Amino acid sequence: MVKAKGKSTDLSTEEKIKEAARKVFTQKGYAATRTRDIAEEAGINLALLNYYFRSKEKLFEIVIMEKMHLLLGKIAPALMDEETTIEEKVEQVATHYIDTLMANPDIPLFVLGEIRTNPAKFANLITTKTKIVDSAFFRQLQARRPDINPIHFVFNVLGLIIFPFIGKPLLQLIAGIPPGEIRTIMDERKTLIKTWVKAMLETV
Amino acid sequence: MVKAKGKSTDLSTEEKIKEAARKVFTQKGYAATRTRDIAEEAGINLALLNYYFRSKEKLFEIVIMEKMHLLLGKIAPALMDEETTIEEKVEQVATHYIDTLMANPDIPLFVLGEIRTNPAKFANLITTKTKIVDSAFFRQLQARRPDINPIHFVFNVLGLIIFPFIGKPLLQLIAGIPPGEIRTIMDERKTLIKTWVKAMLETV
DNA sequence: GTCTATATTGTGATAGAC
DNA sequence: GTCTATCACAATATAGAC
Repeated sequence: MVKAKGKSTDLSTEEKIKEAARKVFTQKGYAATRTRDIAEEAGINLALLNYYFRSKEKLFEIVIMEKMHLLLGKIAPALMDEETTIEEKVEQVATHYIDTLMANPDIPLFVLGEIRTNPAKFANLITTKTKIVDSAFFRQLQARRPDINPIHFVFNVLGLIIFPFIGKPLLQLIAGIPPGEIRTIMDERKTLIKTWVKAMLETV
Repeated sequence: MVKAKGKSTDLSTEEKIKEAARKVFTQKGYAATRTRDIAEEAGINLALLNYYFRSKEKLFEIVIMEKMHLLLGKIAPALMDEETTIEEKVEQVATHYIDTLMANPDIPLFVLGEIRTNPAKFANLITTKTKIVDSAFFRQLQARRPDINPIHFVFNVLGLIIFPFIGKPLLQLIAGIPPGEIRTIMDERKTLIKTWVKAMLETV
């Protein structure tokens, strides 16, 4: 059976609920979300949500795991690559994430917010993964700038990529940037970030 | 009457509740916070909270406004200053905010998260303020790099300063950085950020 | 001002008809 | 599988004694 994708209305009930849950959870967070909101957004009855997913908690776990993978899944492999240079890694990660985040702008605040609210829940999910500290990226940074802790550049690269999506609502509020302009800006950053990081690495 | 500051236990009941509210709200967000948690943290009875502040909502508004001012209050004046250079503004803002955020690391996720959950609530609070777009900082950026939208540099500077505090829990999870090292890193950034921004401005 | 007890509403989850 | 009606409990808020 072929599953429909996107906004078409002919989704299975289960998928309609999941899609609604993605929207409401990522926008409001776990605690502020009511199962009734999800049901309404999905255009179905509240009882069906429990019929398919048993509980709010179970449905949430499905959604947050999806989003965590979207936010983190591609980072590790890219940073582990021994063949690419620092600059290539940065450009690769930047373009990939900016595209992903333009399609899912709520993800960073959602994931980071839920980690803050309940860190213990996520502790075991990541400790098994390969540590960034052992990555090719880390060693390359250390070789290029032995005088600066590589963590700085990890923060810098991630900040340059992710922060605009986190700060966007605030900046729109205090700077009044039109949504159309935001889109252009995010696109421009895909190439600009690489240049900036290069400049930061070469500065004395 | 002199009001005690800090962790001393001889605070007025009202101040004890406010202090507890600051802690719990900023850590868990509005929706995930129960008034009982605040009462317990303050070491008082639940009824007293309503006696002093009438409702959870009212208490929350006091706390979020405080934190918003802490996060934003000093930015506008610094950016408006016609006398200082871009680099001076960056260093000034960076050192000020890194100090503030080291003392209140939960603020950015808290404030940005609450804005996301309920943007309408904050809309009127900021539109009256002077817009960043009209600031000296903005014009200086435009003059220095007419080829690049100044918004980019606003994102960059704020991201370099704020993102480490937002990404810290995640980075500790996936990179296992010890808390002590974090402190050193944040301190180093106070001077490094100025250098990096300068490099970004000068890159071709 | 501070407490205990309670009223009241909100919300996750289930029972049972169709 | 899907609905309506309802239960059970959690959480905010208040009443009233001290």
